[in-house]
Amino acid sequence: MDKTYSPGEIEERVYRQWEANGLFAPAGSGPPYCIVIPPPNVTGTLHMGHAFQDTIMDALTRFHRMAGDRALWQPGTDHAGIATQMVVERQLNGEGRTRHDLGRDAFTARIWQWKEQSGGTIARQMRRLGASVDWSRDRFTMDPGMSRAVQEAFVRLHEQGLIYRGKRLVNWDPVLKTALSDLEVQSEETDGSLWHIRYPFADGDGHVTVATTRPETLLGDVAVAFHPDDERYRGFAGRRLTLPLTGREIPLIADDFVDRAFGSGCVKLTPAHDFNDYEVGERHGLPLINVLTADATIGDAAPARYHGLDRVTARRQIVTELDAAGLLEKVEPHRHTVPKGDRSGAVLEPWLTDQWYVRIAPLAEPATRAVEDGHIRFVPSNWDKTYFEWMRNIKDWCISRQLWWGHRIPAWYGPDGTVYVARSEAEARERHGIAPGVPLVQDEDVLDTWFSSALWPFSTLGWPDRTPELAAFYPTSVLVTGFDIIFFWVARMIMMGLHFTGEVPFREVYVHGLIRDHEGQKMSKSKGNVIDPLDIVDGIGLEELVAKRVTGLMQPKLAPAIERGTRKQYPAGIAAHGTDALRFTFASLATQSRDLSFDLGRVEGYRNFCNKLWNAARFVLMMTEDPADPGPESPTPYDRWIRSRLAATIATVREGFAQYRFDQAAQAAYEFTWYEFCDWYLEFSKPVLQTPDARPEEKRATRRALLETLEALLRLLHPLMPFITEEIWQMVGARAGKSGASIMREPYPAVSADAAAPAVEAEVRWVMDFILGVRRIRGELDIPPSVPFALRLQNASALDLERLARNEAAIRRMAGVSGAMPLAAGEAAPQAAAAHVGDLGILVPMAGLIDVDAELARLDKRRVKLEQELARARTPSSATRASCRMRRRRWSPRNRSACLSSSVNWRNLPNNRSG
RNA sequence: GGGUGCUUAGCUCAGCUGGUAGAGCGUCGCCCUUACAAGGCGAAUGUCGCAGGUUCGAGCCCUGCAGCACCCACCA
Repeated sequence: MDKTYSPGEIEERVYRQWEANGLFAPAGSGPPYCIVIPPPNVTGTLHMGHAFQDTIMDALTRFHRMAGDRALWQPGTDHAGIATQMVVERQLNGEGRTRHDLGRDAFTARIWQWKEQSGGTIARQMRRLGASVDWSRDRFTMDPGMSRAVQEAFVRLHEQGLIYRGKRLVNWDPVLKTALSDLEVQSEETDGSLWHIRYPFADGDGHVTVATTRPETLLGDVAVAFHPDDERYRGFAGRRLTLPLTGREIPLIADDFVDRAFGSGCVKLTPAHDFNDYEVGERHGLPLINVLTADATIGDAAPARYHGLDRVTARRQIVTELDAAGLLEKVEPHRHTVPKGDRSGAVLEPWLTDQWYVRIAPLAEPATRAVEDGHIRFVPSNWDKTYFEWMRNIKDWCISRQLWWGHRIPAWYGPDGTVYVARSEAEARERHGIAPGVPLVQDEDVLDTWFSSALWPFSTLGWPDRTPELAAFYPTSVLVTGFDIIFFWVARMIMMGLHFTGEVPFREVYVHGLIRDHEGQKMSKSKGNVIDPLDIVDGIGLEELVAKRVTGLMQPKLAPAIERGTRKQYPAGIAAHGTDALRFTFASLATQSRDLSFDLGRVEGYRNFCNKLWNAARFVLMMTEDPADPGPESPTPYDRWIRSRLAATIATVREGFAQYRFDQAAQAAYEFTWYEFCDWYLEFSKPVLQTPDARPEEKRATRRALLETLEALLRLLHPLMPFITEEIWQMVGARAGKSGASIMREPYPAVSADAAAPAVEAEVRWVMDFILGVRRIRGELDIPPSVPFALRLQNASALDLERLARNEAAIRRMAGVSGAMPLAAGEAAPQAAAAHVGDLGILVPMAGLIDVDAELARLDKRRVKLEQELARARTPSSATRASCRMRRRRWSPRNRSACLSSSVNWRNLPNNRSG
């Protein structure tokens, strides 16, 4: 084995071997276990959140595969309608063209081409991360099979009356020129104004004043409303107003939705451009006057002089005109929320259009019940509250989008405008008896991306066909996802899954937190704090990192700040840490918290952990033989101890996996590996294996324990650190008596009933405390490890002496002790430093070991120095920042005594310490 | 307005059904002791947001307060 662990070479080679040997496909006859991947955008790249999520899914899959389950991790990618279309449109814009220059067919062809070109990136990244997905089952949401599922679902829902077409207000994105669902609307707090406008009575004197944030919609006003109980306006009911600037007459009506306390207590009603007004309008039978066009300019329904003006210009002009006419009472600053498109960032318009909707209530009801009844369990459980909250208030889902990239809606229109929904034009004709000569035109719109995503758990397994995979793996075992898409995706999968299969799509939903940067900030391109997970794995130079962060920025002016920040934070770029270290970091980050701060320092720590494991393996290989010496074996207490500790660790790690507490699993495995196996057991093994006088049967037993513990540890760690464990296992497995070809298919470690050995643990604990006590004295007295010394023992019980005798070799070697003699009865304790294990006093006599006078002088010197520091601390102006920090810690009133007195238990030293 | 979280060591976070506060990174000594300096040995560090309460005992349970974060929502 190489002296240093170098992940890069190992990882790529090992993955190739796994894949070549077909180890990712479900195998065996165990119970099925299945995770479907949340499909990333096919043309995108994986970010830290994906890498984190993939680590968890892979760990679960590997864990269950090793536990004997027939494990399938189903991979795939999403066509990501709007996002992908926008990317390609931007490319076209760069060439000075628009999608309309190409036309629909050429444009979608171009997106397909882009998909082919960039679609491999994610697969490459996933391979580098060690994802054990079954690549043979890879799916894309626009594959023929997936498209068929989408069509089938649409047609069936339509037949069942659960999909309908309707003309109503939708959230309209005037930049993308498409409808959006409620979920795609981002409310943003904005500083705006509240304009108070006078609406004169049509029949003579007087006016009412309305307050609005959107004066330009005045052109579409059809009424003004006040609260029926409002004394100020009660007498005005039924009177008519003259709508300013247009001369149109509109009624003054009463409706209790009006908030009397807001503004003047009067509201202008624009049913065609406001959701609220729309509802009031329906109640009162008011007309709809649509004054906006698709790109949010003023249209034909308004007076001609406003035609073609965009929203902002129109607003300015109207306010000016109102003011000139003396109708503008006042303008107040007003903070309010403005709806924006989550992709385009454009201010959305409620706009009247024909769209397709899913009638959601009948679907939501069983979906809510499935969680209430525990058929689906959220982990952590409190997410079900969020789910219920949303499900209770859910509204019909607008699924049509005026885009070109996506699943075309399977509906055809006859010449008279009649709609025929069918799986194909041929089916539409056949079912409705439409003659071949009659032209049918397919609906131009495509479906919301999330429509196909909602079918993902069963469409990937072959639905609507009854495939063996669907039978075996559906319902899937667990969905691993972030809380940000509970509504977008989780809830919709539950609704569709239950509706189309009669079963839940997954039994558990593990909701993980979101990866943020080391300061807890959301990672985003514009903040310049994104890290490509593979840059942590393989490393990246500073210049390349800077270039990566500043190119393709939406706001190029941020580049200098991002560059500065990057250079400051990573002056030497990012070192290569390897996949296993990154994965282990993700696992240890997987707490129940919803924000997970990612700190590169932690990856470093876990890379060191990999190195530690690597070197422990080297040691084990150096200390053991292949084939093993076949003689009789007699286990030492340490052999039995490490087996007992391993058993306890296995239990904790398994528990961690079962509870989705990967942080606990990782920590338990880490602590066992480093603090028990390496720090103690390997050291205990040395006196047994490296001294000629140890018994051969003990050597054999220790070699076996060394190999078996390491081998089991590798299996224990494998789901979290697949590469290094496989690499080492290939060298250790056979020697430990394993014949399998890969650790991937070895059984996950189980707790053997006879491993726990409390009595042995107690004795080894005693030995460890003894050694620790001596080491502490050594450290306090600054006695170098190379200088051995003899101990005297105080209050030694018979058990202490037995234990000492049994463990003498270990104590001699690990504490650097040359001997330990109990004090005789009545013998006075010598001048010594002492430590305690229970009642036993461990004395390190000073005589001959240290020059007492010299030691006192040394301590005195230290005291003087500390006192000087203390004095200086009282005049902080002269202090540097660093020493200030040091002093604060050292010399806070709490710590002062601790700093002055040693933690060593001083005995029999002259009282007069200052000498 | 409604909802959900969070506040523990310098930093990032664990702490399960209440029982003497933990990890990683960082800090301070001493060591290149043949598995590992990406290391070893040792050390320091917390009025567990604030105020009450329940309890023999509270970081954990209850009440109130403060600060922070996120989600949802049609007050023009």
